Amino acid sequence: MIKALRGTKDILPDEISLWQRIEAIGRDIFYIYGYNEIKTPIIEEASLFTRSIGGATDIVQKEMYVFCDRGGRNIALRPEATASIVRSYIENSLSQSGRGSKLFYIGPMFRAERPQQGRQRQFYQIGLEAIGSDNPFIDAEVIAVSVRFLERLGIEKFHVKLNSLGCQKDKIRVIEKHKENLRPHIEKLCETCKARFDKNVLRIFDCKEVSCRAIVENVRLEKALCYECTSHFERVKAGLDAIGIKYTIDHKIVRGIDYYTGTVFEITQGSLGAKDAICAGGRYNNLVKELGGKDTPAIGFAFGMERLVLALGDTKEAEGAGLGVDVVVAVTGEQLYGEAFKLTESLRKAGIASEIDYDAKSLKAQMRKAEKLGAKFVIIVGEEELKKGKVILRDMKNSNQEEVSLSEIITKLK
RNA sequence: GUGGGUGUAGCUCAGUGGUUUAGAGCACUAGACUGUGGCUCUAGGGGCCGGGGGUUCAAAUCCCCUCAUCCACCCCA
Repeated sequence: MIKALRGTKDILPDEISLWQRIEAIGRDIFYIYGYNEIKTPIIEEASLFTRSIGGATDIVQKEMYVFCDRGGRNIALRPEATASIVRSYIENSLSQSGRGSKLFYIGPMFRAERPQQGRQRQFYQIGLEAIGSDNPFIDAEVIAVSVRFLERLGIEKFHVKLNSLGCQKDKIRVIEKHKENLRPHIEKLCETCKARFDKNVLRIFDCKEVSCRAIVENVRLEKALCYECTSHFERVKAGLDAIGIKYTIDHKIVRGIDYYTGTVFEITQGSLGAKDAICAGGRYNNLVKELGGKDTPAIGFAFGMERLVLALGDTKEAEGAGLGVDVVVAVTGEQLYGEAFKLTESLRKAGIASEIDYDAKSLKAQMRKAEKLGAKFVIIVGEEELKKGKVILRDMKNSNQEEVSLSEIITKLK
């Protein structure tokens, strides 16, 4: 038997309404904040991601799906959306379109990680990008959208963590400084931290090993960022304070993607175990330029859909799976299906969601089916009533039923 | 990629070497109710016991491999 590939899964009809609700609320709130939807291809030239995310990162080195297509091109399944959107922004000159610089997306991403709950190989992200401004209020706005989104979804107990990595110069200087400070202690670090020393020093500060933590305590930097970055960050915080968004400063928030600069943030949600980040984002002021565009600042975030679904299933019971039908048409005999079929079609043409079970044997079975489908009404097509040009209309809520003539049935239902 | 747990009916699980046809609850189908749902009772269908190999007279049960999944790492949304 052929099964779904490792780390991929079907989203079945029972669950899909929850997904649709999340997407609908997302679209709604993003439009309110002035963002427009964009869909970019799932496949891109692989170098787009090695250049943006960073060739040394795990995402590119270990997790990206790369293959050669028939034309010998080096293709990657997108591991995230930001690079694609920036590529599209440059390629389509969206900076010139007037409204093209605030964009959101919903779609599948691919990373060949080891799967666990809330982490698939094909997973879905919903996120947005605000390209073109370095104003701290945009940072605050972007964070506000993500918070309002969660509020509208009814997800509670989430937590916004905020940090600033500083501009490119700061970033490089901070990293060099840390390396310098840590180099004498490198032998005492744990194995993963030794690897982190070259790959991502900042993460050493997040290590859970006691020995590493002890070393790290003494080498923390004060006033690591330049004046501009410090004051930008202060104004982001002031912006958030002004609109009542709660957050905590967390210097351990270090993104694993190279393009981030300045403001970075993460939203965690308690009930998700170790994978508790449902949203992450930040500034990437150098990316547009690095990908061949004009020097353009930008900021964005992405939510993990699966994690939203998990968080939502936790707070609320996944309310009313499926939509249910308005009407089930039932017959009392095989020979009446012709009439019933016609009636069902006219109901559907009138916009009334209707179902008819062509294979059911007994009326009882058809009633049970109607119950299961959550039908509000059942129309029983019976021989005797039909002779009078009538059918039985049964209200499933209060069990009342009456004879209604065929010509009136639609207006009666509306 | 590393370490550990788990895989038995659609779902949740019991069964840890030996009654002939592997069980329960829920779900499903039907009957009681011959033209009427929900409740109750009764019956029925549905299992390559994740897959492959091995040990044994005998394997769901023991061993090896493999696949999937979950947890913790790594990393990340």
